[in-house]
Amino acid sequence: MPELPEVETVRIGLNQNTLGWQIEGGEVLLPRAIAYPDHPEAFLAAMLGQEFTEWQRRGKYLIASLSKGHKLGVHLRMTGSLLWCDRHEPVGKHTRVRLFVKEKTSSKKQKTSHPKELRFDDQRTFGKVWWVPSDQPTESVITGLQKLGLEPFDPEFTPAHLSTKLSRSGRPIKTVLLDQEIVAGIGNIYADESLFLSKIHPQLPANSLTSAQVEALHQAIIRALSDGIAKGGTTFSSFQNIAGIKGNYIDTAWVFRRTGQPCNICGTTIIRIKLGGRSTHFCPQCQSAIAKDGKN
DNA sequence: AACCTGACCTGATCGC
DNA sequence: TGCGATCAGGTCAGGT
Repeated sequence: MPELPEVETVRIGLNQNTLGWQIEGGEVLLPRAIAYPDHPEAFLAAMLGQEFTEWQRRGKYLIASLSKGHKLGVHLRMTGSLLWCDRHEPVGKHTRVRLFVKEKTSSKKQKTSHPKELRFDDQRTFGKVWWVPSDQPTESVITGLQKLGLEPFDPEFTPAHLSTKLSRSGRPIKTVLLDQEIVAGIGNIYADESLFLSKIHPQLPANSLTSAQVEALHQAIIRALSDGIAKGGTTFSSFQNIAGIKGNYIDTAWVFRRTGQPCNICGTTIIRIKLGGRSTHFCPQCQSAIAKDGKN
């Protein structure tokens, strides 16, 4: 799930469901899923009585504002998911952390809602959860935030900015796009998709792109990520449901995981290579290795 | 600084 | 069918 569009989809779902709910307990089934504090008991004790105020996203990180300036951070890594479910839903094999919540009845309304739960499932156990005390800077606890590049939807993320970043590296452009210090939030799906949309060969050295190519890539990144968000990412579409329902970006992917299938533009067979240890999918015809100048 | 590799994990699928 | 190899949407530490 977890590239920017998926995390953004999750964030929207969390904001639609969890605000005004208060944590009244929890359970940590996998202690190392809690990145801070060291002991799960300390984590649960800190969470007790906290209410969700707002969920924000930075790159692929989710950050919830809680009561009194405290925060909760979550990174889904490869296989993590956050589920808003009924508390009596049986835990799965991959359930790692559970936060029991009750609706805070601000007025005199009756409590009709069933007890709910914010559940962190994660098959491969790479995902992390942080408690961020109000007296500590968020990035000193969630250290991965420190070196994140600009958000792709930040007005400061311009072709000129991207060009500066790319000029400092001779690595393949695909590999550089996965570097969170360049642009925050791009992962393997949207790196491949952005390169297809901008007709750039994934192996081109980042610092060899022409200004026209950088401009095309800048636009393609924004478009690919926007399209992903519009489709609800690739795994989630809703938090109303108990289980994560599949988003459908993958059905409209241009190249990602389409090895052996015809390019939707030219019909050439999509190929897969390995770059920086990651699968890379592209159209050898549309994404020619020769840097051509001009408009896209 | 830039870049590379391996490590962290579980489970599904590939290839002979 | 069996079984080792590979693959999976991501970082992070440690080395050159």
